[in-house]
Amino acid sequence: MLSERRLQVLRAIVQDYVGTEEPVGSKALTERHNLGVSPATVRNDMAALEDEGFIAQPHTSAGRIPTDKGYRLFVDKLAGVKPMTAPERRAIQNFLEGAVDLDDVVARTVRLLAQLTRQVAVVQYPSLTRSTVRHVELLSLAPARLMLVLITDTGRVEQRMVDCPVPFGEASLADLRARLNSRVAGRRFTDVPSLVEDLPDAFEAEDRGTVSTVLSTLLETLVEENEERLMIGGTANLTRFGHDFPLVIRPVLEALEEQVVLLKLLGEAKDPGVTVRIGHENAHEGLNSTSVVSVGYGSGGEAVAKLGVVGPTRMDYPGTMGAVRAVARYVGQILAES
Amino acid sequence: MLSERRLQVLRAIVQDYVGTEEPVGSKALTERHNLGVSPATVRNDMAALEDEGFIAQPHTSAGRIPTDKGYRLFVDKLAGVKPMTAPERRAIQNFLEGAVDLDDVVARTVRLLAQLTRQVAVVQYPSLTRSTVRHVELLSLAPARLMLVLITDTGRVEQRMVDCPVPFGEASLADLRARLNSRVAGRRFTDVPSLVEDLPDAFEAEDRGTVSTVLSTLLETLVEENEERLMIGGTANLTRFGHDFPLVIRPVLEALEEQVVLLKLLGEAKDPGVTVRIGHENAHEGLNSTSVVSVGYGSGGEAVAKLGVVGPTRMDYPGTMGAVRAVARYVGQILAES
DNA sequence: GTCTGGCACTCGCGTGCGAAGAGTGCCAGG
DNA sequence: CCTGGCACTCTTCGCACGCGAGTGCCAGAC
Repeated sequence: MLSERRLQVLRAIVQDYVGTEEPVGSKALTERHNLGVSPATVRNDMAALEDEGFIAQPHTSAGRIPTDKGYRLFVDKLAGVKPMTAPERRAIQNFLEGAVDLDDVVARTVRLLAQLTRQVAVVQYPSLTRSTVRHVELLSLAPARLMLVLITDTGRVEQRMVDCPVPFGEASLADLRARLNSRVAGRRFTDVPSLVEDLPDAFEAEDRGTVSTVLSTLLETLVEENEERLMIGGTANLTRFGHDFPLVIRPVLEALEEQVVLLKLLGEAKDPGVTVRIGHENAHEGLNSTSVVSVGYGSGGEAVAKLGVVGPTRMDYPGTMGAVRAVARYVGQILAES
Repeated sequence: MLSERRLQVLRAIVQDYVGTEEPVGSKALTERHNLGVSPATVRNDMAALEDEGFIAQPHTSAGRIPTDKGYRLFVDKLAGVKPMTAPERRAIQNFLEGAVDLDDVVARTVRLLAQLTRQVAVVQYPSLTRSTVRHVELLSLAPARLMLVLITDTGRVEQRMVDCPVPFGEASLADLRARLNSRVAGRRFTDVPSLVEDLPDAFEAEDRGTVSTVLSTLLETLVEENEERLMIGGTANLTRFGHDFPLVIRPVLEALEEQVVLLKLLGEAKDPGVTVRIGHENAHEGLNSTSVVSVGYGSGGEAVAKLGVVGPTRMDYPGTMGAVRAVARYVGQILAES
């Protein structure tokens, strides 16, 4: 087990490296942090930390930089979450309050997170499967063409085209609309499949085909792959990655364009609080030199979606975690109000 | 006026520089293109081209690279648009054909353009003001809360929340819905304001406030700033910008995040065909070292929106223009079918 | 007039070398 | 267990040098 002082040395190394972006040596450490011991002692501690794999040297006769494992220990044991100051909290609230609809909320959240953390922000739309149905609407666009519109309690709106096998009368449409809503309005999306199962039975034979088509389209929107949406922003902050960034930045940009990758990334974090995935802890190869800080947000006690940031492993973890947590909290509030 | 051969020299310089990314000298030119003259002659021509400002030397004793003005001449006079090959055209069609709704069409178009041109792709959603209304729907979400849904002939769907000054009855709602649709369905969005102007007069005094609110929300969605949407993709291609890219890439990423900037960029191009804006021709400073190739697309003869790519000034103009034009053509077809 | 070959000149780039500096590991003594 | 000292290792930086690409200009040929 590492002694208390060695942990302090690790903490100091992480803090200095994050600040300066340069390998940190024993002398600089004793000067900037009053550890009460000499550089030589620190050197011994550093050697021990290196043996354990918490820090590494880019090359002999250079200072040390933290490894992924070192950051992990730092995040788990050595650093708390830095709370936002009162003015910051007020700014967050002001910024989010002007939003006019869900798209606007998400867009503002992305901008806000990107600005606060100076990193790439990712915000997932409230998931359908974790929301309740507010309303289902059916519109007739053409004799054999309907539009299905889903509205959730979180303000999300999804639409799908439905091509009917046979023309569908206005009366049947009104009937279906009413029946659908009486069954699913206010219910959880996950319950919808079982709630509408027997709906075609209530209709005349000629309409059953269309009703089934509508229902299967409705169920399709709930399939994992279709139902998730997200927005990213602040990619310009990728330029702050470091000097070696030309090689690093490309796979990151590629990963960010793959929604599937990002969704998996956010989805993996099961922790109810702020989750941090550091470097190689990220399954996706392109993100091996980044850290992802994410957290769930929701209008009530329960999370309806995730948001987070992607940045270099060399990031200010306490500050980033604080910002992410605070933003999630306020977004939850805004959603609850609307 | 420049002689025919000098123009050929300029063309050769552009082609070589685009290919190699390195300043091109007189000797290399005569070797790779059979101009039928000696390097010395080419040198004289190059000196003349430099005097006219079409090419420049990064430093003495280096080869020449084209200036923005040189690219301009190349695009205008020396190069055509390279048509897509038959297999390429088939691939484009296949790729776009599977789309299920407008979002999907736009998303696929972005991916396609980015892949074909290996550059950053920008696709604008069909503009509301240049579309016609297919349907207007009003839903009651709460006693004093409505949702307004707009559907265009191009498949675009916009929704807005409306907070009513007083609760609005179901009968009035149906009435308003019917009247609205009978007036505007099938009409151009630009005509909507005058078509609905006197609509409140048809209602009881107590409902007039709500009707006006709904109408003003409807008109708001048509305001320039709100009505435009776009999607970008292929930002990973920014890494192909060149060696000096850390400095160049940041303002470009920033510009790409500003929808306003991009919309202005696309909006400026008035040409009915493919428009090319080279380097400093772009008003936005961050895009001074990029070229933008854009074109309008639409279901009929008329353009309903623009699409294009953003890349380094050192790009394959004929190929890019060909790809952009071809994609626009097929997107137009797809929209017309749906 | 226009093109060509020749020639001197300029400059950027890569290389090699040496000094400086930062940082380390180890050891003996407090 | 901590500390000061010391030798050692590497990287970085500055600098001089030579190479080579490329130019500009000129005199002569077609």
